[in-house]
Amino acid sequence: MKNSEVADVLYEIADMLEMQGIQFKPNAYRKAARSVEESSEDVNAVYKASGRAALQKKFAGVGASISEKIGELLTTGKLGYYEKLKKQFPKHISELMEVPGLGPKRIRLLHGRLKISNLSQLEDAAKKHKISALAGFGKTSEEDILKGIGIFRRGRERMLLGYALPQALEIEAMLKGAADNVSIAGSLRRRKETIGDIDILAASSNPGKVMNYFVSMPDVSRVLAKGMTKSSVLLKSGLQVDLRVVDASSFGAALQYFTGSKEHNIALREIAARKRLKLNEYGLFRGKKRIAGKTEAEIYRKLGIGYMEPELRENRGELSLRIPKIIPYNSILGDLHTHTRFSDGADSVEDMVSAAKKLGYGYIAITDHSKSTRIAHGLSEEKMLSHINRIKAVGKKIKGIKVLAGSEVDILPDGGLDYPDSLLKKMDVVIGSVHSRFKSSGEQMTSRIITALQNPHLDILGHPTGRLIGRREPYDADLKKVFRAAADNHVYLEINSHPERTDLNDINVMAAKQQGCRFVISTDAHSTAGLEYMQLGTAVARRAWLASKDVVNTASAKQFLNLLKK
DNA sequence: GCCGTTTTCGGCCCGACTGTTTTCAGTCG
Repeated sequence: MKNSEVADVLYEIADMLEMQGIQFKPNAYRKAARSVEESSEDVNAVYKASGRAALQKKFAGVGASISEKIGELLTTGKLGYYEKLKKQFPKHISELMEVPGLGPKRIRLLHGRLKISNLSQLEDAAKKHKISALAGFGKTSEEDILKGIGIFRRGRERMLLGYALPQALEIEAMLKGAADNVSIAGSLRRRKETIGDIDILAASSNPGKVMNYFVSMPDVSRVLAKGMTKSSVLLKSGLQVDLRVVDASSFGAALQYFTGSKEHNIALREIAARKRLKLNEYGLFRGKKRIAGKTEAEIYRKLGIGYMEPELRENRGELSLRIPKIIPYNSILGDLHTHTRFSDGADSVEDMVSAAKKLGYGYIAITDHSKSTRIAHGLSEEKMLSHINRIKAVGKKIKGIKVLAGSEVDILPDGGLDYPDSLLKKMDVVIGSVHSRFKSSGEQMTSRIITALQNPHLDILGHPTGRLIGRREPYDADLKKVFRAAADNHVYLEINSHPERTDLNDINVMAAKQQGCRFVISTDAHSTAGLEYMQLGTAVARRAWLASKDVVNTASAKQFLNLLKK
């Protein structure tokens, strides 16, 4: 059983306990679920190796009772407590929790009084005005429920960071003309891989002016709400933007609060409480006296914590562990994974090299597809050979940037690479990637990748899990073994910056680092515009607590070439 | 159900908003 599957059971138990009106236990289960879900330790492996005590040690929030339940789940594949609980509820009742405005208490009431146990029954009851007749509900609640069902059915789709971020930066820049201080907040500021909506915070002594400006921006298609402290608009792109305006004296506290994550904030308030202080969105207080609020930095400082980069604020230990200085943006000196129109890219070698030079890079590797990736017009051995010469010629022509010839070579089903050693030897950089038979068994995929990692010419493992966010699951492979093999064979793991990939993700990177791996951040650019995705991969590295030294393409061209296999 | 530089028992984040309350419960972030 995977961590995510164990976590899902715990989350569901939490929901059911909550619907029974039980206090505190739901949060205990949720905390344990999140800890298992987000851990880089494989829950099954931990249990098999060292049993229940190890579960309690490795997973925060897992104690005597939950560790026993996880043990039962892992050994038998079932959990008696969970099955018994499920019998007390109709099958689809948990979908009601997804309707905005409905929580456990009201669901319990609806089920108890009207026998409502799924969405369509809820919709039916609302339309027949049975709900407004219930004590505690009214006409407005009934209408809200119908609206909520609509929202649920449309699916609150999350947008990829790579697509939301440019829009948010643009709005931030525009608002800077109207307010005293402006910042992106929320999950976007933490650079989560997907974003629900854009949160922006502004400081101004004239909120009315800021709000008027905000709702009349050119990209706004609809104004959802407009007030003096909070307004929401829908952009033409479909994204929702929430703007909050506060006084400059509490800008830092509000920014801290609205950046989250929620879990980080809870942990931070617990720290404050231990110091007999109180933290809220208006400031840090000792009694009634505000002792910080203007900047985030002073809040963290007064709590005895160093400034916390937004990417770290996930309550994954950042408040208790020592964290290295994380890799700054713009510290990558060379892009190592790029395509040209000779395979499936859009631009010429010259265009890609010139664009990379313009971005300030000291080196770029051109890495078109190998022969087996037919769909991407992979190059035959002969064509690759002449492509290498073409790349080298461009390198001689364009000064001021080192041009490396390479290829993104398919890892074949048997683990072999798609070009013979004699050709691989001629390349500066060899990336190995899986592009076929994604549905192989875990054993097959694991041994396939490990065989490739043992190839003496392989420098980089490209997009190691193969996932496409929201579209394709990662292939089934034992990542712990893969990471170990990568470290043993001195193969760098790619953090692919393409907005639909960001592969490895932050949690995998953390796990790989523990295995001793080092990384490259590259863009997988298929056009000159694609070269600009580097920030997205860097964000993943920052969320994974990587320092510059963990990422080999922070090195200069000369140093980097020494780090490659000859 | 978990957890401890206040605690092995008694806590468990904090405030805003909203509808339907006649003083607050439920939900949300």
